[in-house]
Amino acid sequence: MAQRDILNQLRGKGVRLTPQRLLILNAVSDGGGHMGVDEVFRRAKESYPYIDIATVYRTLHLFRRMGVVTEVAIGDRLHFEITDPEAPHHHMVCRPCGGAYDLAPDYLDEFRNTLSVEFDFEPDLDNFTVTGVCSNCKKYGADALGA
Amino acid sequence: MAQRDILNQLRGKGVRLTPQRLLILNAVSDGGGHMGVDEVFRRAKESYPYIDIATVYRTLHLFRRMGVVTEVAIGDRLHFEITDPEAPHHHMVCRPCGGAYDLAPDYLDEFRNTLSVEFDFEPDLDNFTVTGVCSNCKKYGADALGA
DNA sequence: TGCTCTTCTGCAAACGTTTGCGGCTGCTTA
DNA sequence: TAAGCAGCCGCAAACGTTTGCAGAAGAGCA
Repeated sequence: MAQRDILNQLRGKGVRLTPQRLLILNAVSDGGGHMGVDEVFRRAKESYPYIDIATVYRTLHLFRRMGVVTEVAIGDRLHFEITDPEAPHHHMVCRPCGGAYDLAPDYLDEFRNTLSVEFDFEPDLDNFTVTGVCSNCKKYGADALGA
Repeated sequence: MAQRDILNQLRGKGVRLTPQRLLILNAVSDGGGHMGVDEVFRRAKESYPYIDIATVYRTLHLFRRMGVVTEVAIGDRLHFEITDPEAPHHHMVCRPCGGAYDLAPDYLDEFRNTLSVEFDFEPDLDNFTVTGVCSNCKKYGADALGA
């Protein structure tokens, strides 16, 4: 999603566009991959040193509710990335090395369907993360780090 | 798993059986379903008021590593239940009402197999929780509570 | 039983995250 | 452009959870 579209979308929902919010949006956007909260905070602080960590959390949660960013739990810390409506995806997170890999949504279609039909349970699979052990860590035994 | 078997299993692994640990094991065991940490703490305190919350956390994590209890995230709080090796299961947690439902393991067999074959990724599906909206909350619109 | 070693415990401080509060500011209307 | 209001921000305190430390206590052996 282009920056401009995001801003229009937010404005349309009555969300105020403060300097802090723009800073945080840029930080997540420029970061590229999955950004830790502290990394977002650090980047935003470079432009505006008075920004508070509480504002970062509040803003990231706001953006998540608005669908602008997606939350990914890596280890037990929260990470965020810009939501890409063109290419929605889930995440596989490697417990030993902390790596995060994208997973196409169709791998979960059948699972979603089963839960819906059999239990009338509507899973939150828009933002789904499965932890495990990746190929590399399996090969080189980095699992020793795991919990 | 019978209490006696659990204790023997722990002893066999060189884990010390202190009064605090027995208290915590009983608390989780007697609680029935998925127990919140604060509930475990409250129960243990009834028998031994000097017990510390840090001991409860440390012990529950020890038990989890030993496979004695299973961790279930409900909302963003940790809950624990005695692991039943006779009837392993996953969990569906309803976001609006916080209800936790058991899910038989075979619903995930295919998913596990796909990740393993296609990505050489070994998912942690021993302790798997999917959040969503349960049948009741869908019907009565309790979703208004959700995040 | 008593000694020794290892591990566990309670305490307190720290972590990452959330929340209440009072002052400030972006947005709307005129 | 100026005024008013809704809602945002920084601050500080609180939350649930984790960690470092020094003393206490379980387990094995004499």
